[in-house]
Amino acid sequence: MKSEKISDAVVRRLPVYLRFLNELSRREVPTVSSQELGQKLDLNPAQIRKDLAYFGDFGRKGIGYDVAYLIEKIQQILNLDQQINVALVGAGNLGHALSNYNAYLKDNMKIVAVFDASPAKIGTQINNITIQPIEELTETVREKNVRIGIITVPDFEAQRVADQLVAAGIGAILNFAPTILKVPPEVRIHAADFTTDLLSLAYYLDNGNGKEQPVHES
Amino acid sequence: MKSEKISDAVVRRLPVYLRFLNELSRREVPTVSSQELGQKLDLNPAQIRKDLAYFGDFGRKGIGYDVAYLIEKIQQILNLDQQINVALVGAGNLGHALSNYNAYLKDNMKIVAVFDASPAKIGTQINNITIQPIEELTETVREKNVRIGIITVPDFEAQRVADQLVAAGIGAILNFAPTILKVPPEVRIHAADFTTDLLSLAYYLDNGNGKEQPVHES
DNA sequence: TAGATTGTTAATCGATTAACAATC
DNA sequence: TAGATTGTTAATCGATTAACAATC
Repeated sequence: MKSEKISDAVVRRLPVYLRFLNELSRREVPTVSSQELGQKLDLNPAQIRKDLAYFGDFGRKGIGYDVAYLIEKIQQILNLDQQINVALVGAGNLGHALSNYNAYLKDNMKIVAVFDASPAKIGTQINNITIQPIEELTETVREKNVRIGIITVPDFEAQRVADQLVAAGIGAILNFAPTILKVPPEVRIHAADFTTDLLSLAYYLDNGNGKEQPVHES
Repeated sequence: MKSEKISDAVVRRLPVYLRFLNELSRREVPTVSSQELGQKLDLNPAQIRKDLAYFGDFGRKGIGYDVAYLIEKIQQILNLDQQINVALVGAGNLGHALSNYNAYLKDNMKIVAVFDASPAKIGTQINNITIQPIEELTETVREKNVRIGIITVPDFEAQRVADQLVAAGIGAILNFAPTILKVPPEVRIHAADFTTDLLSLAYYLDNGNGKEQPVHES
């Protein structure tokens, strides 16, 4: 184990490794090489070896990585050896959709609370969780040991919700609202706004209109 | 206008600029400096100037950028001076949720077709669009000049759907399924899987369990 | 003119990839 | 032993930031 800084890019690849390793595990594949991983995940094998080596010597020369062992190690690195509790703020369509992914998150994470501002929704259920008013956010976050907040409220409410999550002691936020949130540096934030993704994809479209093509990265 | 390669990182910031510029436009702010932009968007002003300068000299020394003019220019760069048609494949909860964002996309993009495999859904409406069977994908994509596909089907169906979209001549794919899709290099693909985002956020959580903290990027 | 701010170059910083000794 | 594959160093590549002349 090095005590180097681990870059964001490395951390964001770990769940991708984990997902594929879980698939290998289901198929009872015992070991996997960086080359196989690279092929499946469209990554350079050297990069994968380097990523993993930041955290320890998990592989065996000549053999590769033991699938079960590597799963265990990556889960530890990501703090997933304990269940991480998540709160969802905003019980609209998108909130509903995300709450269905609880199964995908397996035992690693769980949405344990859902909040909404609309009186009509309070008290109704969403995947067996009763929707609570946002006024109860602080108390519930503390009571249920919620570590991550997901924001799916309209953009003009997002900053206020973020402030409340931060005040309640949350450690990280996944923000689906199309706006840049200001949070203190100790709170990790990730923008998950799909309209931004969609608009940027338009850049890469060929135009059959005679306009010169943008030059892309190879 | 340079004929340099424009990096992915630059392109992904353009919609963020655009979004904020639109807000300034609504508030009738006539000009904006790279410094103000940087402050609001948490970016380095030099980076913003450099990003924009890849595409032309849009600013005025001593003044800043004309909001209306810059909006027009960024829309041109992103091919958004024409309406881009989008198809949604997968009319589940997530598909439903995304279709509600049509308003956010303004006149730049529009979801014009929705497909699903489930016979029960075929023929029903989702935001005034009739859900069609996946068998009609190729024909409809061509007929309606669909340029971008959004995949919100279960992971095991995602690759098949991607293949069909590619065969139908789509230019870019936004993939919400938690799996790596293989597409030819001329098709642009973006992974929008939120479970990956969520798991990677767990890395940054403090553990009150005595374990040594990971060292973060500053 | 004085102040502000761009566009651009050079410096820095960081991430990816190639190469290979070590070794299973 | 021969073949495979890791962990790691060095080389490369790319992106960000600082600095400043040009100029509105």
